[in-house]
Amino acid sequence: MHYHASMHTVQVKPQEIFQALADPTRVRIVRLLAETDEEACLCELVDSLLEPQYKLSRHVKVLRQAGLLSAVKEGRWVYHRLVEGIPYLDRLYEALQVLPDVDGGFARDVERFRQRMCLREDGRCRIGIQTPELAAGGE
Amino acid sequence: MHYHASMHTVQVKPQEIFQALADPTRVRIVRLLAETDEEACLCELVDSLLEPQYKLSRHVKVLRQAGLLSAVKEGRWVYHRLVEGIPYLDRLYEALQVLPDVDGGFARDVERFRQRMCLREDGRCRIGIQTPELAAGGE
DNA sequence: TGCATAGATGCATGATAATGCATGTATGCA
DNA sequence: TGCATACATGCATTATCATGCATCTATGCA
Repeated sequence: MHYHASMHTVQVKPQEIFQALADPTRVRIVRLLAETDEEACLCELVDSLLEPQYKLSRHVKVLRQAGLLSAVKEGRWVYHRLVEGIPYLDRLYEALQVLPDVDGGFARDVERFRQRMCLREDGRCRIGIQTPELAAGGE
Repeated sequence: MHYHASMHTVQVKPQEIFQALADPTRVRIVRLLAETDEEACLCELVDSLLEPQYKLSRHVKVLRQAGLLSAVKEGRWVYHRLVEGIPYLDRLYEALQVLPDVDGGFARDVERFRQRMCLREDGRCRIGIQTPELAAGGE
């Protein structure tokens, strides 16, 4: 498994970008990172989106393969951030940023994310999933 | 069946926009209309994209339901165009316009479309599908 | 009034993809 | 060196969706 952002220079079919955004959970991930312009490890995403660890792990992988996310491993943690500087991707992020939040669900994602980021030490995540029933193996 | 663009004011979940673009054929349709800033009837799309009539009819319907296209019936013809003026949609079109054309397939779509538009009379389509094997019922 | 034509759609089928469960891998720490 | 933990993934199941065929509707014209 590669985690180097530089390996994303491989040609990705533009079509795959839209297929990657076809899933609601994946849109939530990208939207969250586009809104906050932050990088996040998986456990932070789990506590923010309130989805099981294995589920987000898979979705993050799809986004990575579609060229939307880059991942950097740092000890036991893997930090994910948006790939920026590619014209059509940057336009996509802009579109996501002006997307209406019909039911306020996205606002809640962002709020939980900000709370979760407060638990960092020296700007790094030092804890795991804080919502036990979402960790691997269930409760 | 409604064909009035004004009926698209119904709330469309943002998620549906990306689901609508998850299909390659639908991306070709939207991209073509974004590139040329034209409206097109179904038979013009058939001759441009070289896909069966029933297939494009269905895909156009999905795009309409997702709020990306509006349709106006004019006699036997139905003209489709992009819904514009909605911030996140306009950003999406911009993203589509800077999308790389990896295999030149999109350039061929555009070329066929331009050729086909030359067959209009007084700016209106007066002929049907010019590629017989793509019409309903096959050949 | 009947025919030709632009476009829409019901149905069956095959392909793709999301999910849950369980388990595997890798890293840090005692 | 062994254990706890952050993350990844194989497998089976289910759900979603695209396609092709045939047919249906609606409109204009002779």
